[in-house]
Amino acid sequence: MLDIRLLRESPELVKQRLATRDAALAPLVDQILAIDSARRAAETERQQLQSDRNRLSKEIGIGRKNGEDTSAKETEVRGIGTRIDEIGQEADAADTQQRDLLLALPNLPHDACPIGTTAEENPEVRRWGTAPAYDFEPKDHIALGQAHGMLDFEAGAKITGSAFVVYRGPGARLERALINFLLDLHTTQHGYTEISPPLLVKPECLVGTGQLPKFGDQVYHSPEDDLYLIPTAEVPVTNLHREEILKNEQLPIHYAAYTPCFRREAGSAGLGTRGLIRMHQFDKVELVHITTPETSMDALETLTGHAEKVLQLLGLHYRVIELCTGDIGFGSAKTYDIEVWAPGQKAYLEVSSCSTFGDYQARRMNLRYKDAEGKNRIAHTLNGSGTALARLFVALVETHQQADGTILIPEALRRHYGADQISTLSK
RNA sequence: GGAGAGAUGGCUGAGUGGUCGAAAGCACAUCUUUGCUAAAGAUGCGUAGGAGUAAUCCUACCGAGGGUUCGAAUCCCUCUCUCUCCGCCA
Repeated sequence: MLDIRLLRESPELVKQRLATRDAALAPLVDQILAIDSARRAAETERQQLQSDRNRLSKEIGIGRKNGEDTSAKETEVRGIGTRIDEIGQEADAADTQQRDLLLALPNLPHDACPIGTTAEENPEVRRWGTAPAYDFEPKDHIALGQAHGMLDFEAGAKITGSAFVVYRGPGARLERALINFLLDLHTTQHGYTEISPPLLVKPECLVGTGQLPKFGDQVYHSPEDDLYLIPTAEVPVTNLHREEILKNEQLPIHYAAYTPCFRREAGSAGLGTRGLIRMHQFDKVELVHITTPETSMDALETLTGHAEKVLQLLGLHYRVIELCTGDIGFGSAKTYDIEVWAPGQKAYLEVSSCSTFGDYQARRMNLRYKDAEGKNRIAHTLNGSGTALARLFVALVETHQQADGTILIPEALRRHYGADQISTLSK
């Protein structure tokens, strides 16, 4: 959520920055400002009436004690009460309307975010390694999954539906090994505190991180309980400190959480994609930072580096791209995507999206900290996948497949997997 | 799921219809004094919103939301959470 004061003080700046996302957003700023001004007028009147009521009520109390007749004043206050109700409804309605509009407004892209309108304009920042060459035709993960009895898409469709998968045997073991590898890496090498959160959250949490109210159709919902299945661990983990005032010395906070993620992918064009690329449920290890405003931009670089380390240790070629203003997510101020090379797909797959949200999420969830002067300030939040599992699985088995059909387990993962390769014997 | 108890400022805790945003203590900050591993005293110390150039003033908030009343931390209703006991269960 943007600061209403920023809109009041610098409406042109806000409009310009929003227009770098989408030209249609700028008019919303004037709409919000009109409501804000009406809201304040109503609020001022309400407060004046409340002040009158408080004063007269006190006089009635004192008058009664002294045995005076207070009925005239009581009638007057009754009239004031009616007007307070009327003007109060007006003020509350304007307040709700203003909040709804502000919640539907995306974050301002950071100055450091490259200007552009579509994904084609996302600049590549760097590459690590090179795409491996094979002296045989590399199989894709679907074929490899079938050969080793690792992935059962039919079973997933049978018990739940399309875009659900059953991992079995070495596949299930590899998935579990990757989860442990990722958590161990981030907690022991990068200093993160491990979190295992609930997978169902209240609507307020999704409002806090920005999925609600705009993207409710992308999240699984249990109406009887008004609870939502999390689309990412970002939601419960960032909301851990919702409506709190953290102490200065508590920052920065670094959390790493493994959770399954659930996404309806309503209207998604890619849902027809074969294999593990786009699923309704997938595993992910998420990294969350809560920082001061002064350190959040540096933290984004650090966070991205932590996610990259995963791919380096697993010997997977990747590239880092920087999302342009027209392509960054709703709440993001600046985002790096990490895309890993998948030889069987002959394509780069997004396995991590690392973003700083500035104070956008923190203001939505009223997450503050006390600075060195003892002043309450809105914190900054960041998160990035460290990394998504299903696509990492794809890149891993496709990259490390051998001519004889076996799959080499990278050195760094062997301790967790318990073997140095997946062969047909490992079924 | 059933029964009971509770929810007040950073913490403890008083307050059952009228200057209560809220006593007192602790903690914290600044200052003063005596002095030495501390003690005493003074002052200050919640959040949000609104008006004003500003000093400052006003409003709201005692778990949340409604209601009664001229007036609610206080009375009534609903909900949430915590604790205890019972049931059920991994």
